[in-house]
Amino acid sequence: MPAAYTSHSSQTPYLKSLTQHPLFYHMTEDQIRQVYSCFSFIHRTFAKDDYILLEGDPVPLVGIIIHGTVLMEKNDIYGNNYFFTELREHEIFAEPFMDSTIQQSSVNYKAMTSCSILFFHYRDIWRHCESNCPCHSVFTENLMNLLAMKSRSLLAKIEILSKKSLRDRILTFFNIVYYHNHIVGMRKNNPSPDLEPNQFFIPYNHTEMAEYLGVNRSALVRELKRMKDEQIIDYEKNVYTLK
Amino acid sequence: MPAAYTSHSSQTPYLKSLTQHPLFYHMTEDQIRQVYSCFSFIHRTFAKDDYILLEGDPVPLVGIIIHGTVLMEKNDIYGNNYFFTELREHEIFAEPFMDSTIQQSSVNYKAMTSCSILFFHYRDIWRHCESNCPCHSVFTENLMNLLAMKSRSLLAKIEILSKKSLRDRILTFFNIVYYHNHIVGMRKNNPSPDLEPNQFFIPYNHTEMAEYLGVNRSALVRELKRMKDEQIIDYEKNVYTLK
DNA sequence: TAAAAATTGTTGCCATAGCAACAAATTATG
DNA sequence: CATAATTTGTTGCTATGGCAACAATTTTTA
Repeated sequence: MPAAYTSHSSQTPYLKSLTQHPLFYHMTEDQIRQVYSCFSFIHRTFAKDDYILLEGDPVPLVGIIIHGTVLMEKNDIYGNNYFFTELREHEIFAEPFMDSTIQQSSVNYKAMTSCSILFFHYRDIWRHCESNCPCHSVFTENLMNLLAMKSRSLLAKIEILSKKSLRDRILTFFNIVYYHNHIVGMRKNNPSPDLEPNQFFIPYNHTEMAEYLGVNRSALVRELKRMKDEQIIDYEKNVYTLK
Repeated sequence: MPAAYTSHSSQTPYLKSLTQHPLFYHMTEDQIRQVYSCFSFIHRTFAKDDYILLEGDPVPLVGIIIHGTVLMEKNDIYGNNYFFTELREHEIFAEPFMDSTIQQSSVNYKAMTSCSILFFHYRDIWRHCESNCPCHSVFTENLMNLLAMKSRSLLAKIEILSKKSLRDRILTFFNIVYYHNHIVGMRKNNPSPDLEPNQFFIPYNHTEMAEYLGVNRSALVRELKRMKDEQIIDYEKNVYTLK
């Protein structure tokens, strides 16, 4: 880990915004401060296109995205760059390597936008803190929830990529986003604003969407248009309508 | 959860085989017995083709495969059955739903072979056991390692499915299996027997492999033959050779 | 050990979707 | 606001790989 990864354990930067982060649900600012001291959190910011972690790097740390978007990619043997997936605000990353028997990352993590990342040593999860703080277990529970969330998002991606036809991929993707927007949004008392019940918002442009779906961009546009012509869907900007 | 899911907390069936399971690494039989009492483990067996968990079922439990193979699948809106992935011995499953805010499974889990599964309530992870047993944290650490492992295997699948050409999928798959057989195998002091360094064993037949790679079986066979003709690979039964 | 079942090998057909190339439109930037 | 940069829309070409159908082989089972 580069020397630049200096610890900020005594400070609590971005404390306000952290209270909103799922890793710190059910915790007061005081408790977050306390957990900060148990875990020697490392807070770092990255500029767009910085590499956060490279393939082959040892990974003693888990990262949590406080702000920004991280790209997960891999270079194959021929030097081609393979896009894996994007990681967005609140997501955990580098968690596949959170295993004592695995020593290094098999992928690159790269800042797609400027990013603010919170790291901590996963070893600390198992270290009983001296203060035996009660919030430790709340924190660990939140962490597990983040892992479960991550597992679901990987699963969603697999579901999409398993579809053979482009149209099926698109529809599967739409259903997942639709579900996420409505069901999860409702549950959190946070319905998407200004949208009809059959509409949903997609935070990607066509180029990004093609990349996420693992298909050719122009083929995607062609198929979307076809589906619009067939009156299966409609869309304008980032708002899509299922009919 | 069906009434048939009765608890065996006082018994410890399959205790011997459990000591070999990654969930119980670094634990003596006595300690495993103790953890059994903290976690109210539920041990069940399933016949081939039994459904273990259905889409929409509430999921208060996490499953660990002690023996057998579990299929993860999903029915889409048109009633088609979509193969997701296989889960093999030692793997954890239903972990995407190990989240207090998510109440139900989005997939089916089905026994591909006869299976022996260990369930426990993930809520118990956070419950401090009365005996405050020291092995609780060892267990939780093992559990996290299992989750990390699962995350890696989902990632591997995504890497494969992200490849556009059939040949790339095959080669990516081979590289992953190769790495797993050799590097991981070596690390565990368990090199595959009777194999040259450039050989590896694939635990799938062509039909299963096609399913795993998400491609058409005959197209897979055709491409494998092509690669054999081009002397890129060779194979006989389940042993493949990279040249 | 014979019959049934499953898997493998093979091939022709052809739809899908990748790719390239470019114009139009939109968005960013000095 | 003008120019550059990015994203979108569009289209022709064509390789890839899905699908179906069937024979050959292997494995299972009775």
